[in-house]
Amino acid sequence: MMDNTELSERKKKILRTVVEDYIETAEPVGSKTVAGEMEVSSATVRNEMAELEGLGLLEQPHTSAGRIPTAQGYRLYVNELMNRHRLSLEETEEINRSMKSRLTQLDKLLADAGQLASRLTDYPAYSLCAAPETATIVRYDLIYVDANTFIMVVMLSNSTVKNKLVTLPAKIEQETLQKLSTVFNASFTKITEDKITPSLISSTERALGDKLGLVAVAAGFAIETLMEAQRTQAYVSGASHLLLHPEYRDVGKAQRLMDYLSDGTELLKLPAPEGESVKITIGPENLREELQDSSVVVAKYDVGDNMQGLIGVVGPTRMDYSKVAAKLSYIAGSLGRIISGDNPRQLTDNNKET
Amino acid sequence: MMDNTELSERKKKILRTVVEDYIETAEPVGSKTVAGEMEVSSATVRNEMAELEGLGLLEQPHTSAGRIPTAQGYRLYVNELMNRHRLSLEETEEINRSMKSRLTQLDKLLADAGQLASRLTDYPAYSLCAAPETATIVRYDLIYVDANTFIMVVMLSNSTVKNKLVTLPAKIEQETLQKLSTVFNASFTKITEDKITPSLISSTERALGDKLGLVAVAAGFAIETLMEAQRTQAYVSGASHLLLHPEYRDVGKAQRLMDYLSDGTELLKLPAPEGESVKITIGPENLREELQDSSVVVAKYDVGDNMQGLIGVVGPTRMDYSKVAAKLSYIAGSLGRIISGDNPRQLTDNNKET
DNA sequence: ATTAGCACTCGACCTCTCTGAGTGCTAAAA
DNA sequence: TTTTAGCACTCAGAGAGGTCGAGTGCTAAT
Repeated sequence: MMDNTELSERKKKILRTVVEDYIETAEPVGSKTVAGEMEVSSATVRNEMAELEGLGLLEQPHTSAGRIPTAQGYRLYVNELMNRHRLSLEETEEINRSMKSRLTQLDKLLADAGQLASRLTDYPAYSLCAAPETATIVRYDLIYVDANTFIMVVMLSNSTVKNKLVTLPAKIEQETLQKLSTVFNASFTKITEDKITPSLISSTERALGDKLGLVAVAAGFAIETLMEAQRTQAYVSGASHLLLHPEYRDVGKAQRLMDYLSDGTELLKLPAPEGESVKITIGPENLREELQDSSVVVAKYDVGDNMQGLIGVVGPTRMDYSKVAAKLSYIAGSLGRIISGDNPRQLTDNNKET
Repeated sequence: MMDNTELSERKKKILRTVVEDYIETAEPVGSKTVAGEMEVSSATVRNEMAELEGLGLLEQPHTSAGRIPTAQGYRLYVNELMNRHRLSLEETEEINRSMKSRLTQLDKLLADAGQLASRLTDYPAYSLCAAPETATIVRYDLIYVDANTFIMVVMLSNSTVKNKLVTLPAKIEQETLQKLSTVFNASFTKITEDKITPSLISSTERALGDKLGLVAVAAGFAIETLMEAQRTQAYVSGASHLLLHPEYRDVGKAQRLMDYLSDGTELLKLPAPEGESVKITIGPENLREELQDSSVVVAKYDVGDNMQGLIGVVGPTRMDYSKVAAKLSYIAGSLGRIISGDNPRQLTDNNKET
């Protein structure tokens, strides 16, 4: 199909007009409409469009309808024809305002950023933050609360801190905690989750003379924390926005895509930008069946600590790539700055329950 | 409309048949179909149905279509006619299996339970857990990590524990932390968030000779934690399930409802069961515009600590109330047992970041 | 009180036609 | 050689009309 020789300027102009008009109206674009924006007649445009169709850049939904871009057409548009959309002052202000939340918890912040992205683009958005290497526990602290309650605090190598309130049926003394803490810091740090074996636990138990199952509880929490640190979660917002777009008028199609989006683990596998800051994947360029006729635009941001975050949206191939890319990239920048930059040591954590 | 005199047994039987058939098929039910399940002719059924229509319990989508139940019809069915659906062994087993997750974090557990509810019912589900009284901070602990890093741990009156990693540009000493901790435990406990005023902060700062803004950081975290403890969050799962049901074939309708669901804060306002364990709200009984032609079934569970949790689903008025109520109620029971019962002191918490 | 019978209603579905936007081709103009 | 005007052609979509059948309400007989 697509061949390497450059398109004539005129063909480019036509392709571009078709793409942009189609993005706006969702209706096939006819030669007359295109001619209206050029200095040639519709007949000439027709000839050119026929050739663009031959190159696999345009197609007709049916004979005697206007043309719409193919995935290849969009690709060429995105790579060469699209001009960078510049955000207006109001837009950047809105983003700044929305992002300057006092929320300092990472997950909330991510979820919020996704929501913002979704609202600004009218497409479903997702966001996630992944650590490339596996974390280990750096230190344990046990805080004595009362005779049968203590708080366990663990700090991970990626500077995450988690805690747990432990209530025991029996009484414990401060010294016991003290001892336990020392042992844990000696034997249960700097190891990965799979190294905490039942045999290690029981030998520690014996060495410590622990009859309350303290070691088991603590080790369990350690494992859980490590596992959770490894699992990256994706947040999805505004899935319902899909239904705003005519290409998802077909309920079955919308349903399938929404199901896919809500899976969470699936989203982690989506392509991430490599060199560039924004990656655009158009229709059939997606590997997943569910995304065959949808596009994904995703921006990355750095978080420090070798962590990398992504924020993206999913929508029909007829997507305003220029605007979406600009917005995502701005949000991503803002997010990166908030997390690792300006107020760097504010992120916190939380939680739970007797 | 509906009047207080009891319906004849036969009318009840007819109403019930119509409701159950309609729940199953989503098609208006004709007199012949109903007659098939009774010992009278279709003509008799027709007469009876006409009367039921007069009572406002049934209606016709158009002349010469079968009847469908009105909201009042469903209400009467739910109150008097419906027999308790009993879960099969497989069903209870599946629920038990799914709920016996090792996840001990409250929010994850809630989200999971919602997902389960959604999967089992094919309707969107939501879950939340609300504390009726406002929490206060019970104690502070500051853990020294290194010269410019410490972990702050606060415990709330509702037994929640939260922590935060604080990194300072300047060096601190253990004794400073010690002092800070004492001061905080003396002046910043047992108060609500609005009592932590700037003037209190600055006076404490002066008293302590704090030049690093330590007090401000700590107080900020305290406020944030208290605010977060107050805010209850609702988790929604399976919103896309809406599209499975023919009543939401109309994309606009589905879109509006899904938007409503994704708001989160709105869901907190939904009716909760009072005496009973399951509350059913049918169509126009809902106050919200968005729910006028949808029904909400919600079950409550107790968590101890005066906390109350809810788990519910939203769907079309044509909903299998019996089955849904049974499932929700079972899940709620299971949830309540996990959270406050069997392994009571396992819930933990988490997190974050340099 | 129930039921068989019957005329009637009306949505669902099919077919047919008409319309107009848009095409490709051809032949003339530049 | 490229562009353009002109024209015949195509086809989705909207609308009109027709048929079908499920379901009704009413009446008269049981």
